Amino acid sequence: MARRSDHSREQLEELILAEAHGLMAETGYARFSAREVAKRIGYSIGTIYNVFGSLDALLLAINSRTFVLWADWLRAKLAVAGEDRIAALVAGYFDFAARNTNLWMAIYDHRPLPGAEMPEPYRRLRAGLTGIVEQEVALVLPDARRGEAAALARSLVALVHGHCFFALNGTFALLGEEQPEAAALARVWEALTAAGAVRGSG
Amino acid sequence: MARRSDHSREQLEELILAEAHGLMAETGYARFSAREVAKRIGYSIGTIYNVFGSLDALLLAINSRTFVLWADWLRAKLAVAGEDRIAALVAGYFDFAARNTNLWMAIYDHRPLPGAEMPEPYRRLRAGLTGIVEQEVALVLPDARRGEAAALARSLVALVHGHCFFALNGTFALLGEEQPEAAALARVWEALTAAGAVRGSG
DNA sequence: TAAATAAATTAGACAGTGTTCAATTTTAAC
DNA sequence: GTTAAAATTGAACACTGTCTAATTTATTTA
Repeated sequence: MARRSDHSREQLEELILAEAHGLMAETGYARFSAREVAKRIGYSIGTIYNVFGSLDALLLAINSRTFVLWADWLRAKLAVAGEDRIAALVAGYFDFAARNTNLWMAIYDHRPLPGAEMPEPYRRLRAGLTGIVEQEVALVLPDARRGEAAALARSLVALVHGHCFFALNGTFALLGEEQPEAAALARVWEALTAAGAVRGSG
Repeated sequence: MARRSDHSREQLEELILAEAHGLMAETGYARFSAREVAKRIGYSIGTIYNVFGSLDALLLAINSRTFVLWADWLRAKLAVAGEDRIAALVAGYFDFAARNTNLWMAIYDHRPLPGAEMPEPYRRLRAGLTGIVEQEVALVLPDARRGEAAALARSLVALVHGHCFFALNGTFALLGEEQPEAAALARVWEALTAAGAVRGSG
C-alpha cells in the first residue's frame, strides 16, 4: 500500500486529519468511523492508532480543526460587518453551524471521559473563540463596566449556543419557533443593554 | 428463561423500559446497549426488538420517561417556590440536569435520522415542559404583553439550556466560568425586564 | 384431555465498531 | 551489504445493532 517515502510523519498526520474531518462533515458523529478513514486514505486501521494514539485524540483533532475554521469564519464576518458587530457575531455563529452542522454538532457530541483533561492547544482554541466575542462585547460596554466583558461574553456565547442548538436539533421546530436567530439576538441585546451598552456605540 | 405468564405484554414493556432507563442513568448514552438491558432482565436481545421495534424507539421511550420526571421535578419545585418563581424554574432546570446528568444528556445525544418525525406523545411531553415555563412567564408579564409569553418562554428555555449544557459538558469550566446558574438567571431576568416584567409582580 | 393454532421468545448470523499488538515490510544508517 | 530503526500491517478480541428462521410456550378448538 502506501509507502513511507510518500509521506513524512507530519504529512501523514495531516492526510489522516483532513480525510477524517471530511468524513465527519459527511456522516456526522454517530456514523463516523476510524476504519472508514483508513480505508479512504489507503492505510490500515493500525496506522491511525499509531499516529493519533486513540480515537478520542483523533476526534479532538477534528474538533480543533473545526474551531479554527469557525474562528476564521467569525473574523471574516466581523471584517465586513456593518454598525452592529454584535449582530454579525450572532449571525456568524448561526450560519457557521447551519453550513457545517455535522462538524459543529460533533464538537458537542464528543464527550471525553469525565476527568480527562483537555490538551492545552484545544483549550486555547476554545478560549480564543470566546475571546473574539469578549473583544466585541468590551467595545460596546461603557468604559466603567469593561471588566464585566469576559463573564458576560461567556454567558452570551452560552445563550446563543442554546438557541443555535435548539434550532439545529429540531427542538425549536417542534415548539413552533421559526426565528431562532432573531430571538437569540434579541436576548443578547437585552443583556448588553442591561450592562449599559448602547446600540451603535462601538 | 422468563415465562410468558410472568409478564403481560404491557408489564414486559415496562420492565424493559425501567431497566433501560436505569442503565442509561448509569452508563450514559455512549455506553448504553440494548444487549445489556436484555441481559439484566433475563430476556434475549430479540425480545427487546420485538417489543420496541428498534433501538431508536427504545431511546425515545427512555427520553420520554426522563421528560416526565423532569416535568414532575419542576412542578414540585414550583409548589414550594418563594416569591421568585422564575428563579425556582431556573434552579429546577439546573439541578435536575446535575442530578440526572446521563439521562438529561441522553435527550440531546439522541438524534433520530433527519426527517424522522417525532411521535405525538413525545412532542407533547416536550411541549408540556415548555408550557410550564410559559405559564410562569405569563404570570410575570404585564397584561398587555401576555401574548409574547410563548415565544419568550421558548427563547428563555434555550437560553437556560445553553448555560446548563456548558456547565455540564465542561465548557464553562474550561472558560473559567464558576457560576453558570447565576449567569443564566441574570440573563433571564434581563429579558423578562425588557419585556415589561417586574420582579415580584407574580 | 389431545390436537391445532396463535403468540412469544430465542439465539445464531451478519456486518459493523474500537482497540491492541506480534509480525512484517520499508527506510535509514553504518 | 548488513544491520538497526521506524513504519505499517492485519488478524484477533470483545463488543455493537439488526434481522429472522426456528423453537418454545400459551391458548383455543374439537
